[in-house]
Amino acid sequence: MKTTRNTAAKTAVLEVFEKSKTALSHTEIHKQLNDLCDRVTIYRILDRLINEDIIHKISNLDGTVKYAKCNHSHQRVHIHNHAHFSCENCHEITCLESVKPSYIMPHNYKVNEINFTLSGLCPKCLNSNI
Amino acid sequence: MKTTRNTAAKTAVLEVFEKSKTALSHTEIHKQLNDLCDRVTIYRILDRLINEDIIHKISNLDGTVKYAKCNHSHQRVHIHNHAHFSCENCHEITCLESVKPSYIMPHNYKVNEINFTLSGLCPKCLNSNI
DNA sequence: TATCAATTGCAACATTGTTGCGTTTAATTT
DNA sequence: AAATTAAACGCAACAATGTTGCAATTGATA
Repeated sequence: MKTTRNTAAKTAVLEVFEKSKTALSHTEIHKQLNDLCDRVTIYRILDRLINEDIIHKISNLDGTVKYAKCNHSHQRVHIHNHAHFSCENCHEITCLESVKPSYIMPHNYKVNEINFTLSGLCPKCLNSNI
Repeated sequence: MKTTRNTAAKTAVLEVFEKSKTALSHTEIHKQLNDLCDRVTIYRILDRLINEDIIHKISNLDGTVKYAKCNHSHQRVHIHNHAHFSCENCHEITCLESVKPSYIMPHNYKVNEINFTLSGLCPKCLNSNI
């Protein structure tokens, strides 16, 4: 079995996630780390963190990809079936842990995973009367 | 006002969509057209078709982007808030026009658009006992 | 402290999408 | 039917994002 190590770069990436309330793109993480490590290293760290179920990947409507810390607090088994909100004004992505869509599927489909992304205006931008 | 023209390339792209029951990527379209036109031209045709509300763009969980013909049959006003199904085995994307999720949002969010993608096994692959 | 596989940096490459610009062409007018 | 003209095109170049191979480095363990 492969063991995983705590390196300076991995710790730094995790700290960036801790400090951020919203999901982050690879580029945003790279900028915040300020050349502490190579671009490629960040991709590999993100891959590892996903495998370790510490972060999850979010693909947005506009094709951009972001990553966010997982919230394990309320579940024994970790499921990523929560919703994400993408603000059209400030482009921040937030996890809506409490929003779970209900839906009825046609027969003969086996659903393993769902992705539910809503876009519009977040509370911050809505209050600014944009 | 900008007028739009019916060119050979645009007609060919539309025929590819007509023939396909599933959503298509730029690359898949390019291959089917067999060098009838340039790669860039296809991007520009897709942009136009989206503006004309003839096709819509689908961003998948894995970060890939596909396009599919819009189904206007049941609606006066065209809304893209239907679900998409992404098969983990054959990687086909199909529109689930009848699936509309219901959900409850926290206050102070203004939702303009939703994207609901389910992944798992499609009927074809489910029956093949994968 | 020595060991060794996990991790890293670097270079190179692949894919996807965009932009500028000169040329071609569809649709309209003459 | 020919002239007009803006839309559409091809080509080249570029940008962003992500991947791979390999030699060098380093964290965890003995």
